Amino acid sequence: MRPTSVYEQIADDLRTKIADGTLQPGAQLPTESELREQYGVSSRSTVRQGLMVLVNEGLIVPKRPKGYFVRRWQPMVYRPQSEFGKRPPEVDIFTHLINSDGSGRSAKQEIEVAIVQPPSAVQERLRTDEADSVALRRRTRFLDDKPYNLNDSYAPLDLVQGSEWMSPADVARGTNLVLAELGHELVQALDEIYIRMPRPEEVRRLDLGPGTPVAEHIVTTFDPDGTPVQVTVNVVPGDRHVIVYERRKPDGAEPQPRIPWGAP
Amino acid sequence: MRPTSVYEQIADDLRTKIADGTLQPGAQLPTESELREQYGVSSRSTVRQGLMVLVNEGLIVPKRPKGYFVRRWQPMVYRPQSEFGKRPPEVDIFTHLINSDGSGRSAKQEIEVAIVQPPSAVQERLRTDEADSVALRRRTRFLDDKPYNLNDSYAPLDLVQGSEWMSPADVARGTNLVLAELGHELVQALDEIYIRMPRPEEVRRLDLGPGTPVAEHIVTTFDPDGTPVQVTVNVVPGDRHVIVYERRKPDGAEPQPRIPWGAP
DNA sequence: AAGTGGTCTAGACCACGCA
DNA sequence: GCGTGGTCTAGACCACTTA
Repeated sequence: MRPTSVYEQIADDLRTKIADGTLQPGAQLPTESELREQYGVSSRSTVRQGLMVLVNEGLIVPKRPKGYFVRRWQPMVYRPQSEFGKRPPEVDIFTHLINSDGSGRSAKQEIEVAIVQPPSAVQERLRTDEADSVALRRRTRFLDDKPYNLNDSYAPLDLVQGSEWMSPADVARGTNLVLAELGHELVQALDEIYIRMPRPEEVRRLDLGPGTPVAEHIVTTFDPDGTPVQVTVNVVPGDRHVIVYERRKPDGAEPQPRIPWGAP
Repeated sequence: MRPTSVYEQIADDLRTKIADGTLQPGAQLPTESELREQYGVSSRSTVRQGLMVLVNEGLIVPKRPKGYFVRRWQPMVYRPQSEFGKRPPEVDIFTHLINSDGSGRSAKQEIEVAIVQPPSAVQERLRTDEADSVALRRRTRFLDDKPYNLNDSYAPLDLVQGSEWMSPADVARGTNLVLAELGHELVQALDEIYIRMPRPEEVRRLDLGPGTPVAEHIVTTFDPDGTPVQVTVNVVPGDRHVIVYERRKPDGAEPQPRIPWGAP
């Protein structure tokens, strides 16, 4: 018998109801006043404290002035490997990936290009000097006009300057092909995935709800010489993505499965 | 000039100091009373509300009765691909991976074995019937006696019953090899990575601090016939892991890079 | 206009862990 | 014991959105 606090009780009860389906995604929770009565709590703060637990777990979201609602969760597939896959060269890779899944969704991206001092994480991976500026191609991707992910690519300035890589417009055949034409085919990649809570700027740019963690997916790509050519930092919201990889044993069969199931 | 609330100001100021290094990892923050004075706030709750923002972002952690401290973050490399890599058959794969990195850390795991009704996510991936029970091999992995990750493997009951797969002890040559000996070599895998906040049970089992998101890494492995043989659900805390994949273009060179850098 | 949640006040008592 | 944060009370006024 360990006496757990009142606000934890409230949080636990509601969490259970969400987990077992008593409260379905999209359903409205009792209001703060109703919960105060139900649990015989005399102060609003205590009830609020319980609700905040669930808000920070990403399970519910307050919609003023209606009340609290169970959050919906609809992750889309995010495939780092598609970069190296076969694709028609006519369209941008992001647009292609979306349009080819038959869902009829609208995909677009905002592109900015700049010359910047890279963050130290990028500088280390690109193996540039501390003082060196690098080229930045920053993309914010939208699906049905909702932000989908952030995609910042960095490349050595002398390598891409003047090329189409630095054009602030969709590059139909893909920027990787541009790099190949410049003599640096991308043949190898190292993916790192960090799991963390978003920074305020990411919350703003991605319009993230509270309690939504993100994956920071850093791709370092190499040319045949083993020289890092490009570092891409992707920020992908947890509530809208499943990251998917297919693997096979060396000399194994071709991969075949598409994902025929939903979220866990 | 948009007037932002007081608690947000407090959170923003402290967050900035953490980001720019004014407050280093491990450093102590001002106490609630001190912050109340600094910001001319007359109520404790307001200060606490600001601090809670950072707690839920995983940036700080309260240590009663000392105060709040900036959190440390030391992710270790987590490599899903090592499963298919070469390794000496004498030791368990987890132990091997740890011991082979020259860090001299202690690795151990607690193993439980059971026969259970699988969660629906597992049932769908294993393509078993709703009524079917399956075998569960549940491992909790520790590094230097601190929980590292959770690893629940499921397999069809008729396939593994009576085999070493269901032994609640380390299997030196690896359970994948056991499955191969049973006629189901694992040659192909599908990795799915979901990013979310942990469930209370995971917080308990992994001893997670507040504001620590997790990755749920689900591996479905297939035999040469394309039959799913095993589904493994890994829960890996974001504050202790970087997930790493190496990729190369089909017919490209062998991967070579080890990670020579720290977290972003 | 009404009702919701968002912010803040001004206290109270308690639990914990260190000195 | 002392100071820290953890919990809870009993209010107040405000901001927002929809009916």
